Amino acid sequence: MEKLIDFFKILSDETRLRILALLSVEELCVCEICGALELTQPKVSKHLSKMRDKGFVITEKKEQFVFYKLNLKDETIINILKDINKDIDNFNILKKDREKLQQKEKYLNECNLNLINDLK
Amino acid sequence: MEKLIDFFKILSDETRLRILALLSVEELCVCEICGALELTQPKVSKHLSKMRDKGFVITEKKEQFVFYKLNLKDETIINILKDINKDIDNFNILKKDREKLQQKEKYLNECNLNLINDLK
DNA sequence: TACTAATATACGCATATAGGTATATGCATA
DNA sequence: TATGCATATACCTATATGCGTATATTAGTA
Repeated sequence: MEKLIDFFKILSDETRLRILALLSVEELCVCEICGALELTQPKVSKHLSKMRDKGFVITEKKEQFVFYKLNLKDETIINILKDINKDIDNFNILKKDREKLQQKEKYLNECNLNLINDLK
Repeated sequence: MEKLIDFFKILSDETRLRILALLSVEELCVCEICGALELTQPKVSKHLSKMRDKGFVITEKKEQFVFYKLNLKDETIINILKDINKDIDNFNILKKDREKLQQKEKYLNECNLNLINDLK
């Protein structure tokens, strides 16, 4: 049950919940996530690290980018994430994040702290 | 989405998860929960208070007892709790708690700190 | 070798959280 | 009025968590 509780801890932070909702769509690199969520790189990176430490995401380096993708095995956990995604229309932030994700090419190669600061 | 995140915070503590799993079966008073979980009364009471503050449970006084019952309205939240209960066989602690609940009459009228200490 | 880009980490701070023990509260009843 | 029961709360301590800022790391390239 420890794994399940760890998952709830992960979900109980808005930033991580938003990240997991995005990764439910497709695997993404750090700068794409920063761009879509309009959050600073260290913030996103730290949350991703935490999720990787707990085993809920895994990474794969492609060219100069580190791609993160979901790594969920437990059936209960998979179903919980499905529940959230199923009702995504009820969660405006998640819905907007997903829309912004459509411009992800824009964020790629533009991931630097100055850009993020400009966005604020 | 704040409500959903609050729910995950509630679920990310083992004691509260156990309590919610029991309340999924039926409404219960504090001493029945203490007895089934073998936890001290202040500990259980504090977690119940927190869940009531957040609106996930409501109380009803019957005779000398305060009964707690679930108060879930959000569809996503209801489904998440269903997911957990559906796979309860995978979570030994929750399963055992539920079995102990069958002796709940035993705990009623015996709820005092001495009993709980004996159980330890 | 210097530079840049992408990502990770360290540090300091403020706040939140859980637990134990003791005590308070409210109510029923002897 | 005094007592007992069920429950709630206060106080203290230890630990965890999130954030911002600065810096480290790693790899590619001029």
